[in-house]
Amino acid sequence: MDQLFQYFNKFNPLDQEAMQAIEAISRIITIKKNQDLQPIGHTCKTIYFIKKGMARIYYYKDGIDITDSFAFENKIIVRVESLFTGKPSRKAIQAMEDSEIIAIDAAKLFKLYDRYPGIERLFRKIFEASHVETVNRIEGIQFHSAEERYKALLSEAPDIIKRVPLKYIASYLGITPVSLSRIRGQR
Amino acid sequence: MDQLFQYFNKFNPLDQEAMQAIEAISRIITIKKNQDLQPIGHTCKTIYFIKKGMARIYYYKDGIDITDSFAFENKIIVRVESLFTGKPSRKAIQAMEDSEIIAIDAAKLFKLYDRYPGIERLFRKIFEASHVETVNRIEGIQFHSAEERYKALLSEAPDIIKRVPLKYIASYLGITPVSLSRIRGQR
DNA sequence: CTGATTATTTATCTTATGATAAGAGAATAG
DNA sequence: CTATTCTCTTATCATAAGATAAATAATCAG
Repeated sequence: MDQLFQYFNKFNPLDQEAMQAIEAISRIITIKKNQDLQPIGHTCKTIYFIKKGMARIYYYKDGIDITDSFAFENKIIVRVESLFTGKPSRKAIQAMEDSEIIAIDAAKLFKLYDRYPGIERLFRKIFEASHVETVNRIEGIQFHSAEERYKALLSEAPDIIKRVPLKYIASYLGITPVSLSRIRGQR
Repeated sequence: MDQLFQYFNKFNPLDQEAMQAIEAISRIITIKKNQDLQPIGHTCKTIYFIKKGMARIYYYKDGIDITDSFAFENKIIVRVESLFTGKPSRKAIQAMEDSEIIAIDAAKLFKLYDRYPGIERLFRKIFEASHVETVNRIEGIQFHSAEERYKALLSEAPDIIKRVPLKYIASYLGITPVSLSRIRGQR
């Protein structure tokens, strides 16, 4: 749990009582590579923190597996469009390596917001940061070529190609695996 | 101000005192068509609510004017990536019609969060909703053709073509004005 | 109202990426 | 270890969108 609270400290430090309250609604999950943490069609009721390993959010478009996003160690992974709307998500969360994940019960967390304003503030800030990332990503997708996006990804997360099959990177970049291979090849 | 509080009610109703506190840090701006509400390079310190008229967020990429987003009546418009990071924004906000806009001082607003948890909660929910929109937009950009995106925009905001020059819609859709014209022409 | 500016369309040519297919290379189960 | 399956690359052809230029159409300032 320490690892989680260290992550929290970067956004909004909590007092002992608040930390205990969060600990009480969390549990540690171990999950094998390629298993779904949350299936498609499920309403998001959990906030996940990756202690060890990695995961991705994916969905199917016209029968094709599309990676929406990746999350590595010490990151939160959540299907925002379901968590904040209460609607079922068309996306799933899948472990991409054997992983240890802290699962925080979202309904219980939201209830804590009334008693612990520091917790509400913490998660507000966490999601604000992720909101900013999302806004910036739009610019990247819309106005950079696939090649530029691939190179940008490499410099942001150089180890990603060692840990993630290229086909998942391709759909994350919005291109086919064939195109990604072509981009990688020309050199 | 009524119009603003009605908008707030859809997210988290405020008590009288909280409403007055917000009113005290807000002012109404009237602005002419094509004027900048906020220039490029400025750090976002204001949250705008469009009472009447409309606005867009834009920036320059390689010297070309790119529209990031539009906002119509009864919507908030904000450069999230600057407001939440405190960094200067490469984007500007421009009125696209003669407009009346409520400007809420962000620094003062954030100070109100401590005394009025309802206000913190209100804005948390407002930005959560905008976060969800942003996440969904990524999917639209990445996995739909320009033609599909144009048609989707038309059905979401049918009057947009009457109010917004096509060149702005084109860059919002991530294509050139020439391409948009071609898409519109084929029919 | 009129000329000047700005926005939109149309045409031509180029290019990046998609679709498909086939083969090479890795990973995995038994 | 071997066979099967999965992943990646390479090649070919098709297509959507970019770049550029030029012609209309619409808007705006005086």
